[in-house]
Amino acid sequence: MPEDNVKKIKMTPQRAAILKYLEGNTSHPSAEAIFDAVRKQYPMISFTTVYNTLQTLKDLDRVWELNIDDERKRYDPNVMLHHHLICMECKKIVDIHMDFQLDVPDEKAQGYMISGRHVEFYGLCPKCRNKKKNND
Amino acid sequence: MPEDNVKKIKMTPQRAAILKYLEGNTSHPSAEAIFDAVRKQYPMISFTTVYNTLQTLKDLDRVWELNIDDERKRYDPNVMLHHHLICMECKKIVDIHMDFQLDVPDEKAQGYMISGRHVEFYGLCPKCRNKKKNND
DNA sequence: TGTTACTTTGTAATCATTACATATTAGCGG
DNA sequence: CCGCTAATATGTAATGATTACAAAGTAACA
Ligand SMILES: [Mn+2]
Ligand SMILES: [Mn+2]
Ligand SMILES: [Zn+2]
Ligand SMILES: [Zn+2]
Repeated sequence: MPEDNVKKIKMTPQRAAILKYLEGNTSHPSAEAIFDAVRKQYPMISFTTVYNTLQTLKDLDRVWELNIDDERKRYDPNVMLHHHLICMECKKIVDIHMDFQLDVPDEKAQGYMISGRHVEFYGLCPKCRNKKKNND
Repeated sequence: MPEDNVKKIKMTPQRAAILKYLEGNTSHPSAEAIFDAVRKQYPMISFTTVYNTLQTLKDLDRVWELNIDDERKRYDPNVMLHHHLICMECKKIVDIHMDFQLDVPDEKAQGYMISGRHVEFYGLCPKCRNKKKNND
């Protein structure tokens, strides 16, 4: 029997709606963005439920909480190792799927046990580049 | 005449105290940590002044605002390109001075103009590793 | 179908950060 | 040195994201 290593959570319409919205979503939404999107299908959902569910999913390693945006936390349903590129202007985040060699030799690790790595790139997205250009 | 490319700011005792505290500091302090430290020498300083000064220094590229800690912003007077390792338990941040090859080919950049890069490593610092061990 | 532990909800609290109005002062020009 | 003024510091209030909490509701199991 193929073992199902996805831990079970009690399924509710709210959670289903959040999971459906997140499934395959590469927009790195904030809690607010998730709330706004899910509310369209499920108008009675509360903000707290979004936060609660995100916490639960985080604990189960089903979402990744990103601190790359200085204004708010962003959530990524893709928990496979990958990297990000953020627009410094509009805060749009896109994925960078590349394998960088990021090994830190012991003498540079200062006694830390390293278990995760993440590369952040900063720049301007195409839209914001154009806006800048037109303002010259 | 060797040009002094450090832009002038009006020097105040408050700013001098903050700058002195930051000079060569590799602890990646939060605004609160800066406030607490500076207050020892300069008890009448206000929290707002710390924030104001950090904003000014940021604008002049004399400090780097780090979003690596999910609880609070952290500040780094070393604005040269380098990377960081954060303890997931106590949030202690140390520098990683290494040259990684982090070039993103155009077809992966999705039209973004990339101007910055930063590698974050996550792990456990020596102290927190020991604490974990003793709790087993 | 009944039970109950887990969820949801609304509201209040918290915490970091920013806004603002007022008082102070660094640094320039005379 | 002195006086002026734009820049800065301060205290307090506001904001905005996130978390805490208590009460009501319900998914999932027996
Ligand atoms: Mn991603
Ligand atoms: Mn550093
Ligand atoms: Zn943009
Ligand atoms: Zn630690």
